[in-house]
Amino acid sequence: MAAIVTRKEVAELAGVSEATVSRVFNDVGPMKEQTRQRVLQAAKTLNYHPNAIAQSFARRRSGNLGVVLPYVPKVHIFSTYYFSEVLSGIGEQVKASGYDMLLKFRVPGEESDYSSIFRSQKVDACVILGATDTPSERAELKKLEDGGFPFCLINQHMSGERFNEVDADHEGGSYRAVRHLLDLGYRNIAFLSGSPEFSNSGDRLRGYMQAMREAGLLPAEAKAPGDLPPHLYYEGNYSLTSGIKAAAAMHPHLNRIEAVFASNDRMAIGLMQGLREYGHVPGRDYAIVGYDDSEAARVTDPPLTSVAVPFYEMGRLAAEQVLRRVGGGNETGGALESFSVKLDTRLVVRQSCRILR
Amino acid sequence: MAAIVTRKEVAELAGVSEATVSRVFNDVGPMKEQTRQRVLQAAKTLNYHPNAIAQSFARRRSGNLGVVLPYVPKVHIFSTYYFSEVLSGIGEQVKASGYDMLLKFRVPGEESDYSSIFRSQKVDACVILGATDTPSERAELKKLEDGGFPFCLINQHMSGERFNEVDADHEGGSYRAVRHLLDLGYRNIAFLSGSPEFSNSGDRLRGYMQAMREAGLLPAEAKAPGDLPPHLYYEGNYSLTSGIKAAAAMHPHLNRIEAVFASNDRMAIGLMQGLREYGHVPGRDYAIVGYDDSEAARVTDPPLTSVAVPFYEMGRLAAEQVLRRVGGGNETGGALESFSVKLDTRLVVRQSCRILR
DNA sequence: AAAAAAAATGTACGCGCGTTCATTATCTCA
DNA sequence: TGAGATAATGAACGCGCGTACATTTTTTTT
Repeated sequence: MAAIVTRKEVAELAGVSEATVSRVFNDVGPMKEQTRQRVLQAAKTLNYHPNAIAQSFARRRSGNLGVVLPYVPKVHIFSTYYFSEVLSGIGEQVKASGYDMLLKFRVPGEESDYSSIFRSQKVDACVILGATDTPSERAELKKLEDGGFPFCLINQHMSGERFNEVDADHEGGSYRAVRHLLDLGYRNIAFLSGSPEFSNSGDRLRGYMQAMREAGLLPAEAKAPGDLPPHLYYEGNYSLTSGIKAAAAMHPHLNRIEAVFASNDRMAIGLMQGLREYGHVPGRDYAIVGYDDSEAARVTDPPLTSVAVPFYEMGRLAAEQVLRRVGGGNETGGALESFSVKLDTRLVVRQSCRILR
Repeated sequence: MAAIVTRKEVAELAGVSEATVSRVFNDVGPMKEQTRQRVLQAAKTLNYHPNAIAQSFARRRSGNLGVVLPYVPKVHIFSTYYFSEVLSGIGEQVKASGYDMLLKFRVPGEESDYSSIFRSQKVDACVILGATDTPSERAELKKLEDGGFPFCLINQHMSGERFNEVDADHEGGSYRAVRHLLDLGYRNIAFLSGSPEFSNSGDRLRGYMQAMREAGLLPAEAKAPGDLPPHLYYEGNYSLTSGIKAAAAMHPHLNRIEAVFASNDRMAIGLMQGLREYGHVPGRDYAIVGYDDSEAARVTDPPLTSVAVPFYEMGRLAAEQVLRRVGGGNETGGALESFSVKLDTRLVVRQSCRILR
């Protein structure tokens, strides 16, 4: 193991005090150019690199942005379009801001003890993915907020709180998707929901129901899944497998279903695969619209109409905003307001909902 | 900002010394159960959490595994199958080992100064993705090795060095892919290569050429791309776009090409898209085999025959091995040998190379 | 040329924790 | 019951750095 070179040795070699070495590396205070060069030269000779841990310790700042990832059973989390895009966006911003990105994987059984993440001081701020709206999570997040720790939720709205949030207009996106199907003349449109503990699942449901109500296909007071005809409502958990399972449940009713709106592409693809097993071909026997506009949507057969969500930009924006709040406020002294943005979604039409009869 | 609770306050409340608090939290030394409880109670009351940065500082160990990511222009890096799977594997192991994962994004212009990553002490070990075999990178890696820092390359072999490496048998995988095409009766088989600066690109080329030589379709002394008929060799950079570009170059020669072996699925898909524009339909006008067996391979039309690579396991294994080397050796005192593993690949046959004529 | 101001550098301390060594309390066995 | 052994705890230091404050050197002003 190479011995650790400290500023003390650099100081000795350069014939200055340790403080001066520190000043050179932090670029603080007035400094004679000649001594600066001497110090830099000595540092180079000794191959000195400031110890980042010690710096963090002294500065009381780690230079890390934490990213909290949910536990997703049996799935390679980075391989899901949603997470990979969000993380790419965060990564981009983190790089631009000179931070590092520290990933925290949530462990299945464990309570999500967010505040310990901060108290441990390993991160200066954090972005939380896959938060769920449960009382215990809310309580944890409140603690974070009370502590003044900068954090931001992505794709999850906690109504009644003023947490920093970056979300997308899933309700509008879903509405437009279903409207598209309606405009094509379909009437019996089924909805394949994702896991209900995410607020954005509810958003999609609301968009779907609004479109259906407006078309006179649902009573005006229909609000909850229970208000839907059972053969039009299915529930999965955003996984491919759950889409396949939904196919088994849906297949007996397919004579009464013309089109399906699935809450993400993955489930849509699983559903298509599953229904194919029963001889139902998408784009011929039924129309289908997915959600996320993942890359897979471009290559399925038929190509999948889907709702594009700016996940990358959401990640980038969340990181940017939360890093700006590090240190408890902006440079002019005031603390920053909490922010909550909702980015637009966009329907991308492909062939999976063409009328072919 | 919530005031930071230190062990001092816990010690006072519990009526013990700071050292005792420390012992309780590190579970060292004999300890009267009663005092342990008093301390834990006091810690709970004050909501004390040890400061991870200070711990790292004192222990001279960060508890982080570094992951160095290459700069990939214009691509969302987490959204590529290869990286996302490897990262998932690393993430899994990191979680199991009680470490955190610190991502380091390489910056385009900057020299890859690996050793500074270690000297800065932010990570105890690291896994390097997308290393290239250039003199400067080799030199940097040598420095790491000389320093005794545990690191591991994934999917990149540096011949002549004894770096820790986790690789896959790309040569064998490519050989089998091309053999499959040969067995189906194809003779004019083109090769779409990836970026040559990665050793695994060369591996694929070798596998392809060996199969072709064995079939008597290339002279025995053919070794380099230059030894191939130009209409059979194309070069991309593993991106979708480069596959589309390759289609433009390949299209004029397609009357002399029966099948294509592409170095990854992404390029294969791009190629299929591109060739379709010219009216050439995969599985009808030409056969095609991809590489990686990404999820996209299952959903293309036709489904893409591809070579499965255990990326997830590679990531997991690399992390496991490198973390075992933290601290310069194993528990029994001896330093661990450097390791170099090569995992098997597997051909997954789908419909893209069926003979349909 | 002396006084005042500004620039440049040094001294010294603390950040929170792990850990060694010294000290005190408790137990064991005769 | 007392000596030795062992368990339990405390005191003190250093990890490498940032930085407030003190000191010295240089420049500017009168």
